[in-house]
Amino acid sequence: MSIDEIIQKVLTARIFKDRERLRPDYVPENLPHREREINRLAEILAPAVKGARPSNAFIYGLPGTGKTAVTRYVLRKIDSYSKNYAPSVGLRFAYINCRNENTNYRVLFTLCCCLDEKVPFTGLSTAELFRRFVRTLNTQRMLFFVVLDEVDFLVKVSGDDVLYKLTRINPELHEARLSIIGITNDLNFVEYLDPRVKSSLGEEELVFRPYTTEELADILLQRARTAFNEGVLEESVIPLCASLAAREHGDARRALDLLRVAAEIAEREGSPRVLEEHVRRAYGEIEKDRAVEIVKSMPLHTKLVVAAVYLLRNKKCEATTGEIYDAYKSLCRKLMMDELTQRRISDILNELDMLGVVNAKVTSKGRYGRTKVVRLAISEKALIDGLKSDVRLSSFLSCEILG
DNA sequence: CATCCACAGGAAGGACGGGGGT
DNA sequence: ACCCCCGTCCTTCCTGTGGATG
Repeated sequence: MSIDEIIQKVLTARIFKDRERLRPDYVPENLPHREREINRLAEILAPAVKGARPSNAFIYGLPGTGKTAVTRYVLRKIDSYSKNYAPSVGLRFAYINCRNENTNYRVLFTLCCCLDEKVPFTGLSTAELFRRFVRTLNTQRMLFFVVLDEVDFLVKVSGDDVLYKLTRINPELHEARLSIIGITNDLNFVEYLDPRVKSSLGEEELVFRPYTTEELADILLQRARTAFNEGVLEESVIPLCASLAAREHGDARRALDLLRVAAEIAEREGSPRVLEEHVRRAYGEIEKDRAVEIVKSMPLHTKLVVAAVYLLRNKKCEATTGEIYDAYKSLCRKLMMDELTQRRISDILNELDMLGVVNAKVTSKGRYGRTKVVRLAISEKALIDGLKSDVRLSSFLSCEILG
């Protein structure tokens, strides 16, 4: 295909009207089927429009149930109202995704950045950083909303230290007030928390139910109206996206991704309409891309562990920690590398489990010990593609895996 | 019923690279 | 220049344990 043809194809593409409407971070004008949650959160946060500090709130819900979207949506409203009703109180917002900012230091660093306070991104003690944060807060009259998305990551990695301090910060402040909105999709999260943090963070609690298939279809339909041109979707496309996403606990983000990628595939092929077949291919593509990216970004030894799991798959599709460690060690020897300890490999397997690359389950085999039983959870093709990009593994890949 | 396997996973700490304050 | 704190990644040493087996 020539470049002229490619460009011609884009120019004549008639599928998308407004692609942006399907982006995962797009917050639409209305969020269907989350009215109850919106109202609940609005009730909690409403005091802010008059400059009073709202209670801290805690939001639970599985991925893609609209937690983040609802929070952003309500805060946006609050912000616009407060400008009229309490202009003297500055509302500030910090949105922190704790999957990325998963240490106490990084969280405080980000908070300081939101207040335009210049702090070094490493070097200070967290206590000093906290002191500066408080000092900055005290320079102005403001209401500071701190949204901690996926806050379970922060606590799992770094403990609830900062969380504790943040929940107790208000008495130290003069004219500023701070409200925390914690978001998590781990329903057992509270168990890791210090009871004191639990009680002050969970002053208000909201639980977001997963969307049903019908609700997902409805959401997709509303987005599709503005995102696509009329009549480009085969009738069964939206129900299929909805039911595929519903299979994974009613995840709206997945459903939207599915629809967008399906449409992109259709467009790429020059198909005038998005067909059911495109959705099915999109489903495979999304899964695979995600897996490839994860594998690519792993450190070398983690890659070797995955490779070891892969090599053991032929015997039976499961392997124990000990078997994996032996296979890993022989890989290291072939590559003339130092091997890590079994203790470390055990942790790496848990990390891989968290990433969804493998499933690991501790199982007791009675007299024959207690071990993790591990199986690969991504496609072999994705794994190979992910490993292939690492030059250090190319020799091993060519002889061990590709034959 | 006690035993005992093959690990799980906690605790402590060390090496290292990044970056302070003074 | 000096000593500091931090996070990351890893090791060493350790105690704990579910359940088939004898």
